[in-house]
Amino acid sequence: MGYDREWLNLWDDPKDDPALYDFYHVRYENWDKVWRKERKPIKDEALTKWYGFEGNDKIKHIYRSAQRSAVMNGQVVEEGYGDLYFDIDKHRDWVTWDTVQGKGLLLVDWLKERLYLEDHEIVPISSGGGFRLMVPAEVMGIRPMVGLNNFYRYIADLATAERDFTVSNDYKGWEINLLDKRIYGDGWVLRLEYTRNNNYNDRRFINPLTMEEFRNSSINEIKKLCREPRLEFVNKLSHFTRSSQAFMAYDQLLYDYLSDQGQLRKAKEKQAELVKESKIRVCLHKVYNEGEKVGARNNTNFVLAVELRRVGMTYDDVLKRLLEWNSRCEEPQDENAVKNTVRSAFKKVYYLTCTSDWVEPLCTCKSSMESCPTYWGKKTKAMGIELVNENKPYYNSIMLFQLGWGKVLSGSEIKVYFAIAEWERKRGRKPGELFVVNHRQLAEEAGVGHGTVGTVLHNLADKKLIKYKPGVGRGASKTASEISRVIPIPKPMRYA
DNA sequence: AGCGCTAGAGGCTTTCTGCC
DNA sequence: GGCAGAAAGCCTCTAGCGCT
Repeated sequence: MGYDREWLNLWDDPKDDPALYDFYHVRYENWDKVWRKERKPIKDEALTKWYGFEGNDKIKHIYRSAQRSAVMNGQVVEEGYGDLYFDIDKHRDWVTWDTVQGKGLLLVDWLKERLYLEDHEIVPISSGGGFRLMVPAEVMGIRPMVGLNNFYRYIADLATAERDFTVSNDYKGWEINLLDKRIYGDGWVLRLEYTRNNNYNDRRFINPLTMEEFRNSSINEIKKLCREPRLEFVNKLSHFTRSSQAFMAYDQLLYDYLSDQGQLRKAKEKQAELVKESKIRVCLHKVYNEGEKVGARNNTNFVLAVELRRVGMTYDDVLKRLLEWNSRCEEPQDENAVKNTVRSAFKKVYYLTCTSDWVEPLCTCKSSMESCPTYWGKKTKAMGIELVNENKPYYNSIMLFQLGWGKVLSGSEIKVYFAIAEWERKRGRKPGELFVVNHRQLAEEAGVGHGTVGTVLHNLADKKLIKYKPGVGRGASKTASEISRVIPIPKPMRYA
């Protein structure tokens, strides 16, 4: 690995060293030789073609600032060099700008805390959608090294382990990490003052923002800023100086990374512990924290042991925690008694629900399904799912015909209607509850063609049997259809 | 970042089938 | 032959992904 502590000190400014200066700016020729596939030479013509630079006097400072690594036969074979980038995605309109901006500021805080950076050393760059945070190579004294991308990914992983960049949407049922790590591939990134975005007919610039602008601007204001080139940044982007504190912090991280004593591993372990603890039921967690004052200690001991095992802790973990817990009790038990209890808790798998004789005496929320987020009982309503009684028909096909729909609906309409009801049941939905499905899925369920489903859904909606919002397959956002049955099933209207 | 390609969304058009 | 319902295939379009 290209890691040599003595070597680090010789680099104050890359421009002082001709060899590094060469590396830093344009080393296209050699680069092309080691390129894995036959790629287009990244020459000025390509830049001209892509970015339309030709004849533009305003653009003079083009840096190839992230020449990260070269890969041959799956092996990283050449040193890479580049700015440290973070990519925060907006993910279409799923996530609001406020959220994206908030996560970005979270990352800014983390960078300031971890790498001792100042606001002006972190450059937000946006084209009006998501944005990137760029820490210039000069600031941290980044050295060319083999596998630099992997190290950058490590830094992003560390940030992810220590801060939460996920956003969830319960309705859609997904959770995504806004901090995109795909950018740490084998690619390269240009540091540009501005460029043209070919996706838009108008000129749209990828502009650096000041941290103040980034903090205080709405998405519309940022889009406005992106309309025009901001030449005042040209000099700024060419002249960053090294920060000694950031240099040392970067050095420390690199040492951790290379010596495999990563802070990442520790952070992940700590996070895993927190996750386990968060699964402990609220009332039992309270008992565990506060210790036992009076009452059946042995019972409590056993319940806690089973609970800690349930959330995924090992025998040693549980024993250690319970011994510690026991010592906090007003009248501690003998250590051997605790060991015996833990051993019996691990003899077989116990299911101690909130309403069981063991847990109920300890339960302070009195097994209230509505109020307790960690309620665990036979009914799963507290988890947002109401069990469907399999014995009771959730839709009554006979009723559909008794109401007279049999004479009104075509064969495929009846098939599709029943498929909707079946879909409800399979997903654990209540009759009439809204769900999302695409035509082809429904067609498979109904045993009809997908084209038919499109027609039939409109018909059923016209007849007020369902509510139907067609999905958008060829619009700005791709979504499936939203369907809900009208319950109770209405009577058919008379058709002239 | 841009470029190029693909998957997959619903709609549209054509073809097939059965009935009168 | 005329008609209607259904199926199949094609069309159009964009987000997402991999590559550069």
